[in-house]
Amino acid sequence: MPLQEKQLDPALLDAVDVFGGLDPSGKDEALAAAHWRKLETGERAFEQDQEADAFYVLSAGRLKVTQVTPEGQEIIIRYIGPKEMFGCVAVCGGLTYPGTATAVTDSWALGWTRATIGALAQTYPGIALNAMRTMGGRLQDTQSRLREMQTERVERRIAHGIARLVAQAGRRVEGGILIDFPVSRQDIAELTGTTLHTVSRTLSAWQERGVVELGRQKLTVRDPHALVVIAEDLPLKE
Amino acid sequence: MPLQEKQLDPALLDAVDVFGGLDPSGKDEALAAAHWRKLETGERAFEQDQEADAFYVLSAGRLKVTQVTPEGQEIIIRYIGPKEMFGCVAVCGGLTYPGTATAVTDSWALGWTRATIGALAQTYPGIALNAMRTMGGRLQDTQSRLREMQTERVERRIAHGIARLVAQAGRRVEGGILIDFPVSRQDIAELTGTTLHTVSRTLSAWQERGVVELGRQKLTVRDPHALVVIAEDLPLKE
DNA sequence: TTCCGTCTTTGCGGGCGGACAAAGAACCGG
DNA sequence: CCGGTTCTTTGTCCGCCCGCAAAGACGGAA
Repeated sequence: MPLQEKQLDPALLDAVDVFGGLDPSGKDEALAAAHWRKLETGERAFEQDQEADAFYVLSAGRLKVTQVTPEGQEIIIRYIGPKEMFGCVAVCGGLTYPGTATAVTDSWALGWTRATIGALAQTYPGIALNAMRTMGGRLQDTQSRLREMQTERVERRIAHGIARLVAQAGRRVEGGILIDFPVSRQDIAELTGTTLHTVSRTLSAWQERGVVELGRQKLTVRDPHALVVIAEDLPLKE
Repeated sequence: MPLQEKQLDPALLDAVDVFGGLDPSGKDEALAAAHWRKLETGERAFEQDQEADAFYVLSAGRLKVTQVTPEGQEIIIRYIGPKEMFGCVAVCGGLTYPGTATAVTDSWALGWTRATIGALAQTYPGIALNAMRTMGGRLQDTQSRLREMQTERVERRIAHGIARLVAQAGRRVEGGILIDFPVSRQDIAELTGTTLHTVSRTLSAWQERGVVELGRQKLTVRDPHALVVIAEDLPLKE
């Protein structure tokens, strides 16, 4: 729906800052061309193999981008937080979305159709430049995960995966850092390439050692240093 | 070295076509700004963590891009063939190369410094657009491999990896398709996330069944259909 | 040819982690 | 408060694949 029709917290519009060096009039132009989308928890912004007709910037909330294999197994490609782009494929030549974007908390996003964002990018080259930077960062990120998958054992992969969640969505609480959205054992399994059973066992062992504190769809890291030790080093003895 | 100083097969300069919609004068300008690099087999165009000061398009030959883990284990990120870009990170904001590019056959590449390619991209927006397309394709490609690593068994991963090599560098020969550059069992292992022992065993079994024919650093696919069946379907019987 | 280094094959044992199963715990709706 | 659903824990078993080891094959150099 057009932006004008909604009463919005102006702060949500700051998400457009993600485009980088836009002057105030450029921002206004970009916002005028945008549409607004609210996504209830569980709702999907778009689905895998659907025509890539829009590009988004998340204003608030949290999404997960997933892919399903032909056999029906699901994996999590990445989580998207506020001021992050998603549906980038719509601006870089892809015809269909390679994955599905699902809200894991109630979320709000700014959207542009493929044609609109294309026209904007013509006028403001900074947009394309910025999108390219983002894509470059994600490519490197994905390559790192690929390297982890190829070379590391399950426990280290889980540690890396959780460290990444902490960096992206960690919130300081008393006595630790809480992952700031609901995340199940199954989610962590799909993020690290294992099964929820193995994740559960591994995390239980960590809880035993005081590294984490567990809850239903909740995870608090009590000892971030220990997590790093598991992820990076794996010293077999003390 | 400047292009003028070398006697070159003009066909090699066609690699600049990879930039997409450049008019003839644009091509000339791009070529005038380029420098030329020959890479002997085993020579490196750049190394991991080195400052990303140049961007390249391969004219002829073949490179592999690898990463090493802190523990010293090596993995192959991708192979680069003629008319493919590499060192893209130099045009999209990265400070250092995320991997090492090594020639696996004698190769020739056109190179541009970061500043030069930046200036060119200013003048010819098609260059940035095209680079973005390439990055998008690679991101999806890497995500596919990640999905394979998370969900598939070793045999299927090897089949997928070899199918990818066939698509990228397969050459029709009598009775099959040959991978057109030297590739060892160790290489395939680093590409598919397993060990050279397991690769050797798997390929031997396939050879037994007539799917492939093996040689020293050489691989011919005799029955591409069977390879696809292994990669996609995995019917337990027959 | 012979030597030598690199690449490849093959055997064997053990362990990580996946598959299956079932019970327990937390949340939600009525 | 209660039943149903979803999420989580925990146990047991077993198979895939890695690690180790050693021999075999191939190609290049002298």
